[in-house]
Amino acid sequence: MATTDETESTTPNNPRQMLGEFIRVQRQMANLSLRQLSALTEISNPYLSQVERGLHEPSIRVLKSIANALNVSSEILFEQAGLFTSTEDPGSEATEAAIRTDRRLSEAQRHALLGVYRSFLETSEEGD
Amino acid sequence: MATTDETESTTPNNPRQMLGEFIRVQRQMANLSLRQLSALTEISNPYLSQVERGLHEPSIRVLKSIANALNVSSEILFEQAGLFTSTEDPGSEATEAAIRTDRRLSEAQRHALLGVYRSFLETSEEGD
DNA sequence: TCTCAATGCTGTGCATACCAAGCATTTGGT
DNA sequence: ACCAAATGCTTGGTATGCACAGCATTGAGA
Repeated sequence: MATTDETESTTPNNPRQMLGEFIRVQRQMANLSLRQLSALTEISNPYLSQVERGLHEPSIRVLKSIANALNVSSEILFEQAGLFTSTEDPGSEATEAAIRTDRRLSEAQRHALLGVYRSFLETSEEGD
Repeated sequence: MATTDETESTTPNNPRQMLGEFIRVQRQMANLSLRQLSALTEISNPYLSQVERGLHEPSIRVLKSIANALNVSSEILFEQAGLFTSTEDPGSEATEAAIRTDRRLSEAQRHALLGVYRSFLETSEEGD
């Protein structure tokens, strides 16, 4: 069982595994055992264990509960769950659209925020 | 049989029903039948029907597919699904969600952009 | 009238999310 | 050494997501 060994890769390709590992790291950083997290989330510890090992795709309710217990914003968890990355248009103008339609900002503020956003895009990746 | 009637309320309290009605409205605005949406999403039309009527809580994969087919940003769908209402304040945070999930930004850039955005909110409207 | 296509909805069944109980290993106290 | 408690994991069962086939209704055209 040595040669065909399947030790966990440090960067799992499977989005389920990525999500699970992310949750496990967050839990360990919070110094919580599986049972403690189970008590906080009201989700059974065996299932949490399986989720962390990428054996199951947790439901929205479970993800929300975990995010809440670990004080991780839900969006980040869903991002880790591969929610926004696959079928969505990846060059998304979602951020621009959100800024433009944000009624809490004045027009000048929208303009400024878009400027900052676009400058970030240029500095980070130029080729697209 | 009239008094104990249970006609659907115009503003359903159940988050499942809210999500379902939101999806139904979006589908009808796109002039799509259940079967057409079914073809786009590769999700059976009976199940779509049940989701729209709030009889089931769709999985992440289904939600993502629906959002994609209806050209609705996933974040908005999840907000409708009552996803972000736990740890964060449930206001109009579409912009924050968009920034947070923007894969073209680094984490530092996201943080910075959120900082700018929040500072704008404070200066423009304080009492809401 | 009848027909036929398109709509949304109902049943039945399989796959999977999720839980309760218990096992294997480690750690620390006596 | 023994025991007790805590850790993560395995097993078997139940609830629910989801699909396939088909029903009921409506509307257009012959």
